[in-house]
Amino acid sequence: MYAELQLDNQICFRLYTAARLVMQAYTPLLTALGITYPQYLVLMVLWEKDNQPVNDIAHRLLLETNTVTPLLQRMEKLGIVRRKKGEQDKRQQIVSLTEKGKAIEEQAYNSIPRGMGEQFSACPLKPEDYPRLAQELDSIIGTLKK
Amino acid sequence: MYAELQLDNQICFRLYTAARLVMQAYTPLLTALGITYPQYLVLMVLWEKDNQPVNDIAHRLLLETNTVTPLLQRMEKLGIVRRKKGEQDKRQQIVSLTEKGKAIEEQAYNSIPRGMGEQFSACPLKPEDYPRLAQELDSIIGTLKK
DNA sequence: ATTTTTTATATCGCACACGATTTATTGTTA
DNA sequence: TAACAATAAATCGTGTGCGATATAAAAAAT
Repeated sequence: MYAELQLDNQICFRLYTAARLVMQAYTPLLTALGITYPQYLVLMVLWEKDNQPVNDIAHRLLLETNTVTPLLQRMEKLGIVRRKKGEQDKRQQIVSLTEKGKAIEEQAYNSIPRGMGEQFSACPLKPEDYPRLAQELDSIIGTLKK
Repeated sequence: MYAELQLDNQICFRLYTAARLVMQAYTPLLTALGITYPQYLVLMVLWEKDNQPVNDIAHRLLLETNTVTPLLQRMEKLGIVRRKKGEQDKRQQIVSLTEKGKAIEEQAYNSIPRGMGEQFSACPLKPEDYPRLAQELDSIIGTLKK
């Protein structure tokens, strides 16, 4: 019975579980928009700055291209992004939003913040606590990212 | 440009990323023991209490049985757990540790805490900050779990 | 006691993650 | 400039997660 190996003493298990449950909380809202959570992340990256190569999107999300490439292929099939070869560098695939992809931003704005807010209304952790949590998570991320 | 839809303002993205990076930090240590991170979680559950039905393990980890069943099947193939039909309730599969599964506890104790401690030695978030973070994550988990 | 409902697992299909390898293109160097 | 090294994506294989469905056994209801 090593205390170090007990589930209740693991920060990692809490992180793993909280991340999963939060993604689950997003799911019904995102399903209504026809997308998944990782696809939503890609859209946020592109809403911020359109026309980016696969690598830049992957770096922004701290994911590998072998995760992002198939993700983008599925999104292209859904008609929310387009990919075309880079002009100056033909190795690159430049990813851009379609009209459909752009339109999701408005829909998301009208449903996600409210929908998530409702689910967290009874949470002891209030919006004023978010900055501290964000900072703590950023410490972990900053320490572990290459 | 809705602030609510910006990646840098998302707690969820930080959770998702921190969870992934922490799992990645565990990976080399766990690979040396021949297991994956979710398999490690199952082992922690069984080290705490051996001989549990699939459902109890799933509930403890807040996972569904359709995730845990294949996980246990792979672990059985690795020879670290055994499954046998419940005696009183024949619907249940009682999962128990093999000698190999028990032996991993000692190996884990001798490598994981130190290995993870080293990786976090330069993290601004210190062990004395963990209880607060744990509490914040528990708030989220408690709010979202059914 | 037979029918109905609930419960415990298992199975199936799809979408990630990610280590490892491959391919095409660009950059660098001898 | 020809050979070599580095880079951008893509591909492949394995292991999760999870919604949906199936199956068998137990529990509840008629």
